[in-house]
Amino acid sequence: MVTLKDIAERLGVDISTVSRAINDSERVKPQTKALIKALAEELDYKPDDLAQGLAGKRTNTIGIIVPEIINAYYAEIIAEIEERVIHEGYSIILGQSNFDSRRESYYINLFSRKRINGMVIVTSAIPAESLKKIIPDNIPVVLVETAQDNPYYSTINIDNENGVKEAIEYLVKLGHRKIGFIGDTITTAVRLAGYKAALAQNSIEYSDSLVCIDNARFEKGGYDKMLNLLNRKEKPTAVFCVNDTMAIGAVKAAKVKGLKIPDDISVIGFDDINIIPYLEVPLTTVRQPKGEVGNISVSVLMKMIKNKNSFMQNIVLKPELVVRESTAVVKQN
Amino acid sequence: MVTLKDIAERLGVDISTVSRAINDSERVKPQTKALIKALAEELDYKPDDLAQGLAGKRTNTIGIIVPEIINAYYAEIIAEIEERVIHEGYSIILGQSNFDSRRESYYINLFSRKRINGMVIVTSAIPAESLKKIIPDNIPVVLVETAQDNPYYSTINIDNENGVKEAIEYLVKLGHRKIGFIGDTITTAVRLAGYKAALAQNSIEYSDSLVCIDNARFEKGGYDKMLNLLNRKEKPTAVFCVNDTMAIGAVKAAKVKGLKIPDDISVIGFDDINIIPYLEVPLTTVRQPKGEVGNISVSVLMKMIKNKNSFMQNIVLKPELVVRESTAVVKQN
DNA sequence: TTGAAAGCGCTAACAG
DNA sequence: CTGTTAGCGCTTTCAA
Repeated sequence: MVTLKDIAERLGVDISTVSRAINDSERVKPQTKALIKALAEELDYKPDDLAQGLAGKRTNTIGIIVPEIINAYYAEIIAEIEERVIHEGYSIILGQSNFDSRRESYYINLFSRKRINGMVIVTSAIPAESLKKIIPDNIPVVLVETAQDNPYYSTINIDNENGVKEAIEYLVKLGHRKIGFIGDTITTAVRLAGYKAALAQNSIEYSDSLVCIDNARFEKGGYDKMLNLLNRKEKPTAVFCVNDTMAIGAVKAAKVKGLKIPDDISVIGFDDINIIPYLEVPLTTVRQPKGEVGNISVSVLMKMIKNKNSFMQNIVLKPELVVRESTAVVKQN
Repeated sequence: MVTLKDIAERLGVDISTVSRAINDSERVKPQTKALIKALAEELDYKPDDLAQGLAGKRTNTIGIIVPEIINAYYAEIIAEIEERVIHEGYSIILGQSNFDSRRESYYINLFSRKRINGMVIVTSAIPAESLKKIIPDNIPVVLVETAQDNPYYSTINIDNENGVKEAIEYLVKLGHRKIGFIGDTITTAVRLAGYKAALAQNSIEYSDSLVCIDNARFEKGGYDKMLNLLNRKEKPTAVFCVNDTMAIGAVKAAKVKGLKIPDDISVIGFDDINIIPYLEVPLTTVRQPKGEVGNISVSVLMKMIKNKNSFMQNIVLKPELVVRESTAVVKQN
């Protein structure tokens, strides 16, 4: 590895001069600067980030924690963030938490040991107070999709509750009163709240027998839960799923049970993932603000990194109902 | 931040003793070690990775470059790698290349400045020789899904050519002779070769009018290209798509054109992504060895990191044809 | 405009 | 068993 020392020795100048030259300081004679830069170029000198970091410079690294990488939604956030920070000269160190708070705090620790300059945590599993305790005070944090409010850090959230409400309202307008709810244990809380609120607002009584929530996830989870729902005595005429992937499974299950969508039963998803228009029955769904979350996270984070006392921000993004072909007026019996 | 010095001062011992104690060296009296560890615990001491790295220890960081993160296939590789290396105490710094060699070498540079201990590059866009030039000699590298052979680094590859061959052979067995090929510019080369080889082996003449390759990707890319193919004079009775996502688009296009799958036209994909069993017509596809690529990459990498002169390995993983419902015996006219 | 010197936090001989 | 010393590669006062 070529170091400043190497360059300094070959040129018979002091290492500090070389440092200044390379950092484009004014306090170096243009001629020597040119010489130094030329040699640096020739020798293919590359600064050592560890040394720079130790000596007090920024590490230009930001840490990201997501619950899981294999999930189009989180993957997209990571990709957006990468795309943004690379242009600011930052790089990314990535961890997945598996919705596990121990794993999350492991990464938080790791990040601080590496002196990252900022971090974004997506769907943190750690309570606000504890987070505050384990994250060093001087490092900027953005919380994305937090389940709970957090008074200490900037947050970027989707207005889940209203998204779900809109979906349910729409079903109600179509005449549905028996509306099912399919969710997984992990991501459901806020959305279930929206569901209940919407029912209440429309004077529809909430009934446990219309909701199915368990650990299973992805297409299979939606499939199994839909089957479960359809085997009960009280049958839904419409079903809301907490995400599109599960909705796709649910649609398949309905078909297997001989039901036509949307004629016999309506299904509505959440996210608006890319594949939807290419499905046999394109799903009606609640669209997450695509390409926004990652971008905004970076904007907020960079502001905090560059401006020590920038204000904490709490941003709420509005989702939007996209009506396609999986929902219809309730069937009259 | 609590440092070794802080602990040393409070205990009236030398910093080097503290260092030894914390690193569980034998050469420190059990009692003092206990004292030191207790205080370290109490003060919540955390070693500084930058300092450790600079002082000569491993950084316990590995770099990963993938073409893009939003792609179930690459996302899965990243996730697997993360899952493996976290247990070895390593962390991940991640970059996406967008299939762009400049961006790729940007990250390679970045990685070396950060003194990573190993790197895996998925689908490198840089020729073997140039790679050799820009990657420092002392850092272990694993190349995943390289288009070309590389004499310098360990490689993990899917046997693409044989995978495609199997798919085409299968179609031929079903009586198809007019077999289309749909691919994108970026990822197609090896698979097109397999296609041609399979045709040749079955004495079917290759015809440009049956292949459609352009930049478009994802569902939309497959959709558009299928439409394009179906509007030509020479029509295929079966179509091979370089990945499942495109195949899903292709299926939709066929349907729009009034064709039934598989009765009127067979479609075959590549990858076996999770959603397939839940599609209206579950796709026949070539399954990539799930959960293998990332794992094996880490195994190879770790071996190289721990054992300076471990042998270079070139591993080829076998894909497997999975027959489902999108393929059928050719229709007799 | 440049050099000398201290220091970031830690490790690793080398003495003792 | 423990302290002293040097050094990793770089930045940053402070003098000159």
